[in-house]
Amino acid sequence: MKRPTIADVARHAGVSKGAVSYALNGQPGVSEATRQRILAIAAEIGFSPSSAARALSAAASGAVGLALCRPARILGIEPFFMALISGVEAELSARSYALTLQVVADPDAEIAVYRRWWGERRVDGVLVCDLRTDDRRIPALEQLQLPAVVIGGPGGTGALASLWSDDAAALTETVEYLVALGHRRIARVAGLPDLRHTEIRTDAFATVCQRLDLVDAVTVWSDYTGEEGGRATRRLLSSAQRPTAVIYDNDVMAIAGLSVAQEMGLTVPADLSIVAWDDSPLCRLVHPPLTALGRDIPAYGAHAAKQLLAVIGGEPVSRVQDETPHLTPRGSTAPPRGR
Amino acid sequence: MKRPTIADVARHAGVSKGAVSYALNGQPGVSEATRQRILAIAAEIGFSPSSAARALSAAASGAVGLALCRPARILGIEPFFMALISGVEAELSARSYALTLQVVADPDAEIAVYRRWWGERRVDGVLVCDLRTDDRRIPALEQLQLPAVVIGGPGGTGALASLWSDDAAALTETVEYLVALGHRRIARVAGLPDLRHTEIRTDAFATVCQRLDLVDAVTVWSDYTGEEGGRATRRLLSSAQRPTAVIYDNDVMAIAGLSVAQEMGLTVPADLSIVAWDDSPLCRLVHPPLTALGRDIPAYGAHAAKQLLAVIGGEPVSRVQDETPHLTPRGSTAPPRGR
DNA sequence: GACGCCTACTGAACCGGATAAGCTGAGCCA
DNA sequence: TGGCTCAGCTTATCCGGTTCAGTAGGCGTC
Repeated sequence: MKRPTIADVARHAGVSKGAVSYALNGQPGVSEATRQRILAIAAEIGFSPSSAARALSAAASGAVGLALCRPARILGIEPFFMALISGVEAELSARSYALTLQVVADPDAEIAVYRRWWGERRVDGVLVCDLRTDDRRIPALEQLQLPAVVIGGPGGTGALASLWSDDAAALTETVEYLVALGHRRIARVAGLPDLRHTEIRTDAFATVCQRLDLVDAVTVWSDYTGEEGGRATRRLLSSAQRPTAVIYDNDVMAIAGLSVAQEMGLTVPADLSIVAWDDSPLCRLVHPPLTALGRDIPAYGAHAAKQLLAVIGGEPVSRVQDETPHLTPRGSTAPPRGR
Repeated sequence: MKRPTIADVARHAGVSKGAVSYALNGQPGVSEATRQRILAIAAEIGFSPSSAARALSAAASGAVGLALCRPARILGIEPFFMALISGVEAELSARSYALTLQVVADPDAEIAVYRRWWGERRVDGVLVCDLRTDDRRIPALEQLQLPAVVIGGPGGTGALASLWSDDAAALTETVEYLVALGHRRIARVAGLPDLRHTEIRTDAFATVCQRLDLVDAVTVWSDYTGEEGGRATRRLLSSAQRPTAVIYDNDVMAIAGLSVAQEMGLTVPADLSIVAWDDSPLCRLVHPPLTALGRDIPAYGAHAAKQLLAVIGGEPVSRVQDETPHLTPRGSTAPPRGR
């Protein structure tokens, strides 16, 4: 089956291909009658303009890039990315943009991908995930002048546009809630320490614990996997001053932690309260269902995509704070035993 | 920062852009010394050929399309797709192909996307997921002559290349294993009924149950979500002839089923054995850990991508059976109580 | 009725590569 | 020394759009 080109449309309509281009793009230069005739013919023969040809002359590819820098075993297990992608996609496809995805091994490989995408003009802009402290990707993108929106922050995003949720506020609210329940020994199983949002949560945790005089507060680091989350929990629960509540930086580690607690003979929430970050259906599947910090992740992705399209469209760079994660209390949190 | 073009490389090297093209593509027509000089200059100024220009003259975009037709809430929760994507991506990026992703609402929208991609020459081929019975996408793709690999089968894939795992064999093995443990009343919580692999599993289940004379075998349909999986389990466990073992078509429903069973006061595995399809780290996180039918999903994706690139490269259409899912017994299966 | 002006188009250049066809000079041989 | 071959390049064309610089023709105007 031969693909129709603009010349085919022009021939059918008995006009030049310039006229067809004007008609299809809503430009002035053709009469309304001719425009309608051309549109009808284009629809009839199933014409879609070649993205390559359009990209070549318009110097815009109509695609947005997303490079994911996490090992496959974590990517698969965390619902976050797929939810984010589906939101990004919804916004992009509504505006006829394509999403180009690439999984990379490390930040340097990611920078190389950005450089290549830029040189190949393959994408008009990129979404940057998993902001790190002193992130080398930021200056690299600034240098390339490739439109970008950093999903993460605030801070550390250089001159790039960014979108973040107020994790500090969410964490503070969570600690205050646990303290209100009567907890004094609160632990936190954090994600990868070099991620900026881990740092923000860690700082907020330290601040609120100091303010509320929680001297036994402790943070341990993990890598978002269930195995590590379980191990971290086992260490915490084996210590002399066992925490009565644990906040996990993702849902998978929280579920693993719940398993470990039950395996060690503890009852959740009587002996141990558990809070998960990134509420997901998983949190509702386990017993007891997990109290979680949730937010609308597809909407987060959609907002990031919308922001990126604005930057690509030449609008000034914006830094936007999105919805703050909100705490949904479920069965995994309660006052500690003996209070 | 200006993007270097082939003309820039040519100017620096003091040759024509034709010579640069020959040098970069390993074509004869330039001396080895000149080729090396051109390669060095291209690397030095950071030249990558414009994908648009290359696509325009070579009539190949260097991209592969993947349209996902599942609601966001299911996409996010099931690790399957992300694992598949990471495998696809590994194979594609090793061969410098890009992956274009689109989330669609229904099969007709998916066909429209294929038609558009084809007209826009945006992708050189597509991977088709979630094969259905009498799948309208198959004749549409055949008509477009768009290279495609169907992930699913066997059968129902028309003249397209396909890749599948022998779900019938895996299901048969699972039922035989449960029967060997002493189970006679086995139920199955199936996925969406119009998916081809659901049909294949359902047929295999009926066949093996008849052969082994399991008169109480029952299949109920669900939609892969935890909510539905839980509801289906509740119905099954409330019936007079309660099953002693349940096979779930995905991990999320199995975990939900486990929760429901425990909530109803049943002990797993003593009162109820549970088997999950699609082994994932989630299965190891719950208590007891779930016996599961696993396979290497990233490898599955990589094989599909490799097969698609072969079809794009003009090799004959192939139908390939991939690794059969294998049963990993864990704590959720045991002989039924009273045996 | 000559002039300007506007509308509705056409023709051609251009984007940045790939590639077929043409050219050139060196080397070889008769 | 002239002719032939061939490696090693250059030149020109093409891919399918967008867009700019014309241009033809109709219309109003003084």
